[in-house]
Amino acid sequence: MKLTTKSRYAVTAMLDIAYHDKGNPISLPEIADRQNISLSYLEQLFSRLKRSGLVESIKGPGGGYMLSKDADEIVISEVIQAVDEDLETTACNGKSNCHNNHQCISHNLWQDLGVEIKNFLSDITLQQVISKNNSDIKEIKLSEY
Amino acid sequence: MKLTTKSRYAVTAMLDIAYHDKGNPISLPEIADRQNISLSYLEQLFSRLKRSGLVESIKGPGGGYMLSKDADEIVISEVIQAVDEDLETTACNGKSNCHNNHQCISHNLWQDLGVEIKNFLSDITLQQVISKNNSDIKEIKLSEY
DNA sequence: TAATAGTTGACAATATTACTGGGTTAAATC
DNA sequence: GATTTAACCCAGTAATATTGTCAACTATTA
Repeated sequence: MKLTTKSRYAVTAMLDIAYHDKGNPISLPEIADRQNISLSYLEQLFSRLKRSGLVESIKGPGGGYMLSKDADEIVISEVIQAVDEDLETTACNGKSNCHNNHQCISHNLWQDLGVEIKNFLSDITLQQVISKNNSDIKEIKLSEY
Repeated sequence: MKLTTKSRYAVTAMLDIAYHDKGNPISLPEIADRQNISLSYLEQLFSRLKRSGLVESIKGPGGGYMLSKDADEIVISEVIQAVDEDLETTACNGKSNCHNNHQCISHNLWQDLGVEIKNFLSDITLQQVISKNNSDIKEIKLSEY
């Protein structure tokens, strides 16, 4: 799992929708204005979010995007994966250029770290972030990497 | 804390040195060969690692780089910060363009997530990764973000 | 001392990714 | 039907990551 500004923008935008959700769609210009993200960039991100089935769109005036699931059914990690298709596979997994195993030591770290981060982000829903109801976020132990 | 391939390369290279450390310096061409990282890129990364005091260099034949501290005194996070000076400050902290507080909801998530990841990486030393002696990596709870 | 192996630094070139802008189409309202 | 609003699509620019090249400079060794 790669953490970049792109992922942050996507999550921010999704949170914005969830936060302002009153049953009607939220337009990208609104989000762009509120979150200081360029409209064009948002369009690209939402193209992917839609392709991944996370949002639905309605055209025309009054249109915009809506979450396709409840905010408490969408976890942060799936938003990130939708816009950042790169699975961050470490270079050596089964590849021929990894001739000796000590190379894989660091790969393991990154791979397992990625798993931990993903686990972390897979346990947090949009709704939890918004309601700041963190008490029900289960503890994740990072020790067994 | 931003996680990118650049950080991974730096950590990988540092691990390579720690792993092959027999008291004598390790040359960058060696690392480049073993880890499939371009020599030029390694040179750039090590320029920063040296500036941060994480490695020392010896010129001439038989020269190369050595860790300036023991492998069990260098944590992953400081390696990453050395090459990735970007502190990933969320856009809103004290800025004027964050006019309403619901914007900060997502910012908080990212900020606190970054803290958690950094904590995680600050508790893992190069030596621990190499010896895979994970039992002494203390548990980190991610719940209180 | 000459040759060699290595670091160091500067700079350019390319590749990839982040981001922006300009059009087209669809739906709603007037 | 004209206008407006918004999604949608495609090309372009900017920024960053990565590789490449060249020229010092330094220590070693033969």
